[in-house]
Amino acid sequence: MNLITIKDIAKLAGVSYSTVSKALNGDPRIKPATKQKVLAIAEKHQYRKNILAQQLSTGRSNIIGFVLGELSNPLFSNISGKLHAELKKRGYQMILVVAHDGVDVFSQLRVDGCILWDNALDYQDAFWKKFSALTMPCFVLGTDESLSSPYIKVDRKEGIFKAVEYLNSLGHTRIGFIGNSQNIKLEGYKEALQRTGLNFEEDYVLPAHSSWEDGYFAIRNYSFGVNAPTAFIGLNNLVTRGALRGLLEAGYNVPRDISLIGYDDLPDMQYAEVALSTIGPELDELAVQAAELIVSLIRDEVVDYPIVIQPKLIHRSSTAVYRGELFDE
Amino acid sequence: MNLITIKDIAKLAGVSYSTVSKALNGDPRIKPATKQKVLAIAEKHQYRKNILAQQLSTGRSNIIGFVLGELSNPLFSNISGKLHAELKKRGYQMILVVAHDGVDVFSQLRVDGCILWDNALDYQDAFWKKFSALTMPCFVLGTDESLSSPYIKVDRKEGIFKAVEYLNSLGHTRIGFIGNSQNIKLEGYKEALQRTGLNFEEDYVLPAHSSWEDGYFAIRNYSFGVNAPTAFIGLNNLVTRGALRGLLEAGYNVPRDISLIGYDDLPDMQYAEVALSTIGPELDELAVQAAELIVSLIRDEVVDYPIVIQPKLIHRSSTAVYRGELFDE
DNA sequence: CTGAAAGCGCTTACAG
DNA sequence: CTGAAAGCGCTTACAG
Repeated sequence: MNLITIKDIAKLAGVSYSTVSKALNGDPRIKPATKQKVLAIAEKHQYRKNILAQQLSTGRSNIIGFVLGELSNPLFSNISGKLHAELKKRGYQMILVVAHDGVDVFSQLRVDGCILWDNALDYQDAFWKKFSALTMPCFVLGTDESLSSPYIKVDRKEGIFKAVEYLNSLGHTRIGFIGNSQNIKLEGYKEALQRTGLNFEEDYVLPAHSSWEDGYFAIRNYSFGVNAPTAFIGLNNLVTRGALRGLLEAGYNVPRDISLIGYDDLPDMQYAEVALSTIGPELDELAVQAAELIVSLIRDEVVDYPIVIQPKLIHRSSTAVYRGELFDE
Repeated sequence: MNLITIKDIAKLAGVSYSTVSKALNGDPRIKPATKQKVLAIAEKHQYRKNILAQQLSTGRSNIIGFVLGELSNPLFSNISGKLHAELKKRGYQMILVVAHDGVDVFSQLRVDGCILWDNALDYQDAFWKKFSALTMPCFVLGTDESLSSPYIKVDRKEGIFKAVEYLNSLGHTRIGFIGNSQNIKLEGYKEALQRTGLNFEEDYVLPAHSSWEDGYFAIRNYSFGVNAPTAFIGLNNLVTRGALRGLLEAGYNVPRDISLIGYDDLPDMQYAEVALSTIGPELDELAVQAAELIVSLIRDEVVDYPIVIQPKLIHRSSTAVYRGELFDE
């Protein structure tokens, strides 16, 4: 643990330690020769700046916190990885905290800023209040609400609309939705039907929370009678993959009998038994936007908000033209 | 940003700030009444200890670093999540860093300890050297090597042996291995064949690195002629799932025609088209052991090592008795 | 039971 | 171009 400090270097170099500090930080006022000497000594002794001390002194940590509700959904590890990479490019470390108590952690750790993934809000209002009381730059990523502070919105309603419109353009008129745990998507679904001139049937919304099993059982427990949907939209990547398995096991051919499109575009989706068509935000873009926004906020720059990310439709093999046989009267 | 400090509280409470510090830290020498007053004021003004200052002062950060090679393999997000939870139970924050430069980050951040997932070692020797030069408690998780400092070993060879033995007990004598990027597993495979009295055929090792696609194409590019394997072991979760898809698309029935068992036990494995039999360490156990070890090391306790984790075989639907028809001469 | 003081390793006006 | 000094917000012997 006996690491070399700025004072040791000062002694070795025969200068004051404030000079060492400046040389190390590239202060232009330091004479090149002095700088050289200091850097050489630092290098030789493997000097490592004590970030803690620097942070205490400057009041900044160069760490950005990312609050997530959970890690079990592949979407989150994917986003975390990309965000981590983008932040690093900009000189920041990212630390990940699994929601709920995330805010408390950050108010203690004094990160420079933090990003909250919207899903964490599903659970606790109190959480959101604490969050907005934070005295550091922070914003919500992927929210649907309109907030009075900067945020990045994912236009999920519009995404669902694109999916409905697309399925309708393939001739489907009975389009179901698998999953009832995210209001905004359900609303988007209803509005999309309306905009497309289709009827909403209570019966077309299959109950499913968010897991693979939920999607699977939603389908297995559904009775496909006359006028059953010929196309489904899945709430998220897990639900959709579970539903696909359910449909195949129930003996339906996807997409010949039933079309399926899933929310969230992850690698897993294209590797499903039937490569899944998807709708969802482009995750690379999401990460870039998030990284840039938090950096701007930390720098106290003026930012326009909301930043809106439009989900993209990706056509693969799980959606096809309506054949007008199955389930018709 | 104008957070209240220990000095403000001292002024408010009419005591010295060292007294405040002690009261806040539950020092028993402080009179209960004083302590009450201090705590009340702290509470009232939402005092938050500046962890940075505390860390600088005590030299400890209560943060543990976890170095990973990548985040794209679901195995890693799974382990990260579990480890995070276990560390939190023990009063530590975990920060995740994507390998390669992980060590540098930690030597700067001065975490209290760090854990390195073995895979990161596949790529750089230099990395390992830096790692072992770290002046903080640290250990390698999931290694196969014998090290001179504490480590947690996953006995992959024994795991592969169990898989081979199991397949052999089902009557399979031609057992292939999909994946050639991890020497230890290949060695385990060869040794297992030997121990089981089976022949090793160069041709039974299908080249595949580590991704889903690698597994898929390994199978699609393989020519299943006479004496082809009737059972395969997949290198990891992704390769195995890719291989399963490959087999199914090639028209084989799994497990009737060909049995498949995959390394890594993750939820995804049981949700594959055919619920995959697996071999692999129990991840909850892995996380618990890792958390306990790092905490012990930080506390300078004597620990026995290596800690060895034995992979477990889980039988699901992708493995069945050899029928002796396909590929036989 | 409490307080004055030194110290953790940096940064940064300020003076020279 | 360089240095002395104060300060970031805590903890912790040490003295009383």
